[in-house]
Amino acid sequence: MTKRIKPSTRTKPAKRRTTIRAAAARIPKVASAKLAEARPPANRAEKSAERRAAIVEAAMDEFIARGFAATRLDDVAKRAGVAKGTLYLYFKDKESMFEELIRTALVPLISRMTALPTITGPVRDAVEGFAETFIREIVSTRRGDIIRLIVSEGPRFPAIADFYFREVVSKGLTGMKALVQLAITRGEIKHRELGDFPQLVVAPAIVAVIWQSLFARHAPLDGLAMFKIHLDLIFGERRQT
Amino acid sequence: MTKRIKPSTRTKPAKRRTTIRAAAARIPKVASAKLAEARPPANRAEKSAERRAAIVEAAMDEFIARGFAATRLDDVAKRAGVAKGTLYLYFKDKESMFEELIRTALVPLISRMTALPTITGPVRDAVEGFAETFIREIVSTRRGDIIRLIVSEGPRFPAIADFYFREVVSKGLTGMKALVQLAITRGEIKHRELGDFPQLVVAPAIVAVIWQSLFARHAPLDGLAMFKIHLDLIFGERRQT
DNA sequence: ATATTATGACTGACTGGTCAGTCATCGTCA
DNA sequence: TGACGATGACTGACCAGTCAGTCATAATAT
Repeated sequence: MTKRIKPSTRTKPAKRRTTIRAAAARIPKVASAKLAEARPPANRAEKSAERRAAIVEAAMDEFIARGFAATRLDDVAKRAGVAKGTLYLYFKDKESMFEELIRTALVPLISRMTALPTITGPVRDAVEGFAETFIREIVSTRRGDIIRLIVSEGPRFPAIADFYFREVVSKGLTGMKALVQLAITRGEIKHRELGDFPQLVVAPAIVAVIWQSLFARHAPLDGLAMFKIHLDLIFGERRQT
Repeated sequence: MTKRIKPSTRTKPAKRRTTIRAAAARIPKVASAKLAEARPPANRAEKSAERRAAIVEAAMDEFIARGFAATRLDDVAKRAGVAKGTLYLYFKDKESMFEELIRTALVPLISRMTALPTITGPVRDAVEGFAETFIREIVSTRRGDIIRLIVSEGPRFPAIADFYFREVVSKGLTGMKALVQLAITRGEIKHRELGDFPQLVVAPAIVAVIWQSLFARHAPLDGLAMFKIHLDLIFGERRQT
C-alpha cells in the first residue's frame, strides 16, 4: 500500500519539507520550562503570553543545539511543557517558527546598536564600550549561538539573511563608519581607508563569537582583551588607564 | 549459479512507477561507449577511483547546499550518477561520509599553511602573500563554504571540530604567532601584544569568508583590499609600491 | 584463441522507523 | 453553558540503510 506519488519536478525540489535529524549528542537539559510557577493562575491572555514565551525559549534551545533541520518539534513541545498541537496555535509551521525566532532574538541587539550615538569622550571609548557590550551581551550568552545559527542557516533561509543584512549588518556598519569618520576628523584615527571597511573594526568580535562556539573548550579566548589590542592597532598605542 | 529459486520475500519488479531516472544520469556509460577517445575504458581500480571521486564531488555539493541533516543520500547518488547502494560501498554511513569529506577537503588547506615558512623579504610581504592565497584559494572558491560548514556543524560533530582545531587552527595560529614575533624583533611591528592574539591577524579573512556566503549578493566585499588596509594597521602605513 | 565459470561491483525496490502537520475530543474560563 | 484553548493519537510523506539479484569483467579451462 505504498503510494509513492512522486511529482515530476525533476530539476529542483525547490520547496520541500525538511525532515530528518542528525545523529548527535543529547542536549543538556537546562531547566524544566514549566515547573515552579511562582505566579498564581493568571487570566487567559497572561497565560497565553507565558506559554508563548516558554515555546520560544524551548525552540531557541533546540534550534541552537541541533540546527533547523535536525530539530524535532516533539522535543520543542516537550521542553516547553506543552503538547505538539499547541505549537501550531502560536506558529504557522516549523519554518515560520524558526524565522520569527531569529528575528525576535535580534531586536535587543538592534536596540543596542542604535543606542550608541551619544559620544561624550574620545571615539575610542565609544568603540570600546561597544565592544564590552558586545562581548558581555552576545559572545558570553546564547545570542552568540544565534549568530552562529544565522551563519549556518542563512544560505538556506534567504529571508533571514536579507532581514539580518538590512536590519543589523547594514545599519551597524553604517554607524561604525560614521564613528570612524568622526575619529578621522578628530585625528584619533590615522588610517583614512578604514572608513571604507568598517568590517575591520568589528572583525575580532565576529571571530570571538565563532571561537566561543567551536574552540572554547580547547583553548579559551579572552575576547575583550583581544579587542583592546585590536583597538590599539586602530587608534594607536593604548593610553594607559 | 543455476539456482533460479525465487525467494518469496522479494516482489518482482512489477511496473516501474516513475521513469527511473533522468536520461542524463546515465551519461558515463554512453560517453565511454560512444566517445571513446576522451576516456579509454579504465580498469576496475581506475573506475573505482573515478566513481569515488564523483561521489565525493556530489556529496560535497549537496552538503554545502543543504547542511548535513537536510541532505538526502538519494540526491547525492543521483548527482554522482550511481545507485544509492553504491554509496555504501565507499562509505560506512552518512555520518562517516560527511566527516571524511570535511577532513579531505582540508588537506590542501593544511599544505598551504605549512608551505609558508620561507621568508625572504619583509614579514609583511609574507603575510600579504598568505592573504592573497587565502582569498584566492578559499574565499573565492567552494572551500569557503566548507569553512562555513564547519562552523555550522562543528558543535554537532565534535570529532570534526577537534580535528579542525588540532590540524588547522592550532598549527595556523602557531605559525602566525611565530611570524608576528619575527616581525616584532625586526621592528616591523610595534605592538608587542599582537603576539598574544594571532587571531587578530587573520580575523578579516574569516569575516570575508562569512560575508561571501551570506551577504555577497547584497554588497560585494573586496576581501583582499580589506586585508591590505588591515595590514596597514598592523605594520604601519603602507610603503608605496 | 575461444568458451566457461567465478568474482564482486553495482543496482534499486524494500523495510523500519521518524517526524511535520492535522483534527476529533476534552477541559477550562468567562 | 458556550466558546475557545489545549491535547496527543494519528496520518502519510519521507529517508537512511539493506540485500537479493544482475551483469560486466577477470580468471580459468579447453
